[in-house]
Amino acid sequence: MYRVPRGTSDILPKEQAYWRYIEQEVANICQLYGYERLDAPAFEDTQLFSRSVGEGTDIVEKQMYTFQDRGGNQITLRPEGTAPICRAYLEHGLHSLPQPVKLYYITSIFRYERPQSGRYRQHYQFGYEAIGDDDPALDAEVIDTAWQFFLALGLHLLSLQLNSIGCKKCRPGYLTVLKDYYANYTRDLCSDCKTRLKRNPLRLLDCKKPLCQQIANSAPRSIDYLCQQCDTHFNKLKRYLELLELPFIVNHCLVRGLDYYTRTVFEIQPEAEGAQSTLGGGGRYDDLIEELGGKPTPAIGFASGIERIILNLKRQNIPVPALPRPRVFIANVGDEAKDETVKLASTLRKNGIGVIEAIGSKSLKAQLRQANTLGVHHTVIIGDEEIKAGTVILRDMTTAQQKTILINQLQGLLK
RNA sequence: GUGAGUGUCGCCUAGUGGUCUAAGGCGCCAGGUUGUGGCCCUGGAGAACGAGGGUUCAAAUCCCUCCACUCACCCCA
Repeated sequence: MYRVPRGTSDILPKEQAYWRYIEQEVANICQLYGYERLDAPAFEDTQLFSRSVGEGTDIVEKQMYTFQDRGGNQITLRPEGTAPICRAYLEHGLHSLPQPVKLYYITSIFRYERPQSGRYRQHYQFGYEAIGDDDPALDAEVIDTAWQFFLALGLHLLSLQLNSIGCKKCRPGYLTVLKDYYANYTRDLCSDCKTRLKRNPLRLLDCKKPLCQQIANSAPRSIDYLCQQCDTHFNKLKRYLELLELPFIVNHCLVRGLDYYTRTVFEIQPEAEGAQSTLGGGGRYDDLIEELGGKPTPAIGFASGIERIILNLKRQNIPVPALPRPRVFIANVGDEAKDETVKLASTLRKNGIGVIEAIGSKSLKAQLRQANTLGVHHTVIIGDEEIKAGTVILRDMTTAQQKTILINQLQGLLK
């Protein structure tokens, strides 16, 4: 038997209410903050990602679905959402619009990794990007957007972690200090951290091992090594966040996994501890557009995993609205009644009334059983007697009351 | 890539060497009304017990290999 490929899943009808709910809240929050949707293709030139995400990152090094198409092009299934948006911004000259340009997406993401709870090879992300200004008020607004989005979904007990990792001017200096500090502890570090020290020192800060955490906690903090502009930017951002009454926590161990981040980075996590708990995160990427061939263009964005949102909605027992379904079932007995059913169902639907008609040749009992399982409000019953009289039986499924009515009265009674 | 756990009808589960060509619940189908649901009763369909090999007179039950799934690490949403 065929199965879904590892790390992918079918989203069955009973799950769809969650997806519709989230899509609706996404559209709503984006409208409130002035973001417009941009759908990029599922695959891009491999280089778009390897250049932007960073050659040394896990994503580029071992998680991308890359292949050569029949024309010999190197293609990669999108492993993240920001680079395609930036590509589109450049390709379509969106810099000629008033800045910042605000775009959002909700789309599938592909990463080859070992699946586990809240992590898949194909998953869905909602994200948005505000491109074209480095005003810290924009950072604050972007963070506020994310926060209000989760509140609107009904999630509670969230924490907002914030940090600034500086820019290309001040970060190298900080990294030197950080490495010098860690040089004294190489013996105490876990094996992962020993490799991090060489390859990606920033990541040393968020190791979960208790001993490494102790070391990280007293490590030099990036915010103490910011250049003048970055420092001012961060201070203004904090003030705006206070004005917005967002309960942010400055976490100097917060770093993000993609190379393009500069200055502001933030994450929103459920307070309950858990693996892969991060609901969403983002930050500034002031150099990315330029690296992709555009003019220097500061930008900031955020992305969130839909599956993780659903996981948390379920953990927090947050009800989502049920999807609308037909509320009328038509049952019939006999060939003439069957003909009438086919016509009647069509007529009702043309008038906007959702209908499920009895299909197959089941007993009336079986038809009603089906109507019951479907949870319809009314069942219309048609038999020989009703055909002769030009009537139908209208049965209220909650009260079990039924009455015979003229067929042309039906539509009025169902509305 | 590493580590741990699990693998019996669509779903959940019983069974830990012979009474298992596998039991129960949910769901599904049908009957109990000759044109009528939900409760109840009865019946039915549906699994050679992840795959292969081995031990044994005898294996769903023990051993080995593989596969899949789950969880965790790495990393990330």
